[in-house]
Amino acid sequence: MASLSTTGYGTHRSECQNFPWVQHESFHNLECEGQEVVPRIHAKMEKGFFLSPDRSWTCYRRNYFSVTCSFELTPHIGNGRLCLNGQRVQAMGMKLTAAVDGQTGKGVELIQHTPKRDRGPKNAIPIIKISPTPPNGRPAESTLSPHGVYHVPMSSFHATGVPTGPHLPFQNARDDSQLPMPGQNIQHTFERVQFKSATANNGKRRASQQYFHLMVELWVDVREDETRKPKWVKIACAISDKVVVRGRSPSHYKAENQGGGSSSTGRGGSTGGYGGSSGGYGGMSRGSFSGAGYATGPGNTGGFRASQQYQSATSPEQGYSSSTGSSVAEIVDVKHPIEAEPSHDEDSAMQDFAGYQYIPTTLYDGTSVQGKGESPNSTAGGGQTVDKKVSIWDEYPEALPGTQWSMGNCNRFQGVESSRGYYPAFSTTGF
DNA sequence: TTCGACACATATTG
DNA sequence: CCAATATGTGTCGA
Repeated sequence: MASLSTTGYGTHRSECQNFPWVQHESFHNLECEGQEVVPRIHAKMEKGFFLSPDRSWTCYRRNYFSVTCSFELTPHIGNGRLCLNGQRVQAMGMKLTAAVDGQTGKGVELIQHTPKRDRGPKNAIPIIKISPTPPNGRPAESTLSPHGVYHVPMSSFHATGVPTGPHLPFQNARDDSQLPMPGQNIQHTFERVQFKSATANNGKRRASQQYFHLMVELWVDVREDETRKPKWVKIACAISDKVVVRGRSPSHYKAENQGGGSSSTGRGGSTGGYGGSSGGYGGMSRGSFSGAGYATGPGNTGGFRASQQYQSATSPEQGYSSSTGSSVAEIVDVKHPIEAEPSHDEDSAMQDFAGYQYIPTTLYDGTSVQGKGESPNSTAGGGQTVDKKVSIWDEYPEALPGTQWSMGNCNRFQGVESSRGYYPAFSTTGF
């Protein structure tokens, strides 16, 4: 009876981190001493997104989401000079952007808030200088293999100690009023990001649902040596799966799906958690065995009340504690993505049934199903969208044909996608 | 109907 | 335990 539907603000990282980044496109290849160098982008959704009942990645326009990104060059460049069409690469950086799905490919504005939120300025996302991930570095992600196996990288190099990498003259220059980030960053987390607007027709109408796509772009600065101003050129970008950006209160949506109107707290109410879905990878971790609620760990057994505590008694977990400041690329995060988290997230229960039907009563039962609610044709929305791949469930989306749409910036070849994450593989998708 | 801004509530952190 | 900060979300008004 909706007794304690807990607040569980969804957004557990475990969920978002499975956010699929299908598609990696390169516009230009770099070269070093005549040798071709292919960049590979890594991106990881840190928080903010969740999988809606119909298996569409969703987020609320009003909530923050974070994306960590990094990139590596293949082959790795020791200390050589990189060139882009003959122009010397002075620095490299990344930026997060978004575009509307569809043939139009209109750009969508993303904004970043300061922890002050309204009181502070809302800025567009700038290009943040980031250095390529060294061979033994730790990319933003690539820790989780498609099978849930967890690679333990030898994270033993000095984060700040400039690792071997290409020689980028202006990589440390603060031209763009960039954050005073000292030293080089191997990755950066764009935090407190929000979509400036929501997708049209958020499932509230029969009209087709509009989708957005997040894009992590890799840019290189090819300015003239004397120039003070950087001249950025986008050379590649990683595109995410389509996403729905809801613009209204979570509770508004929740009510429809679970009817669990649990006004736990007097006002804010934060109705049930929308953190459904345990996340891809076959949820081999928590859901598997009991799902219901007792996961290993916290004494919270059975108690869903756990709101959103991350407990994580399992491992050092995500070491990054962003918090203040824009937490400029915390290169030191030693996270153990392993899902061992005791997170008995409310997910196991609700998410599943959510994917299928809602069991007004004991939602705890549905858990056993945990794992996948295939039925590919999930009619994710209006269907007008050009693609209909929805099987991101059991498998890993890495090999998905990828969505199809042509966006203004990145377009064309989209299939290019073979190995996307896991650094040991340098297969650059032929580009 | 959607979006911005304000206000209030809860979570987290120190 | 409390205060300050950070973030989620209800709501109203444009």
